[in-house]
Amino acid sequence: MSRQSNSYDRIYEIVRQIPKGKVATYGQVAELSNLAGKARVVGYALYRVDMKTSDIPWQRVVNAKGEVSLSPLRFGTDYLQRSLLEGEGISFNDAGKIDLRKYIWKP
DNA sequence: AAAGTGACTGTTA
DNA sequence: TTAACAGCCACTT
Repeated sequence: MSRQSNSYDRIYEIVRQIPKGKVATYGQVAELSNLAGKARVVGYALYRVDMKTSDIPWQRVVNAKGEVSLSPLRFGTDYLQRSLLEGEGISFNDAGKIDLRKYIWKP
């Protein structure tokens, strides 16, 4: 039955709404989830999600620098996330970052 | 129950 | 421009 707080379900719902070819920052997702200023909680929520089994596009959530963030524990999936995003039309620059001004999701 | 940990962010230097 | 610090909340041990 109960697994986590309702806030987490709200986060997942928001992330699922991110359209293909766009990305959102943790802070942005937090705001839309009624968790303004608690970007860390969003990161935790996504950390709890399975990358393979979940239907949540966790790869579309990036940090404020426009770079993909990964947990050291999940190390090894970096190439996967980048590949997925590139497959959606998002390009990375030399520094391995993406142009947030261009790809940021504006609900 | 207290302390530690973590997919973050904004400010300061 | 990047680097370092503190603040923030929830989950784990």
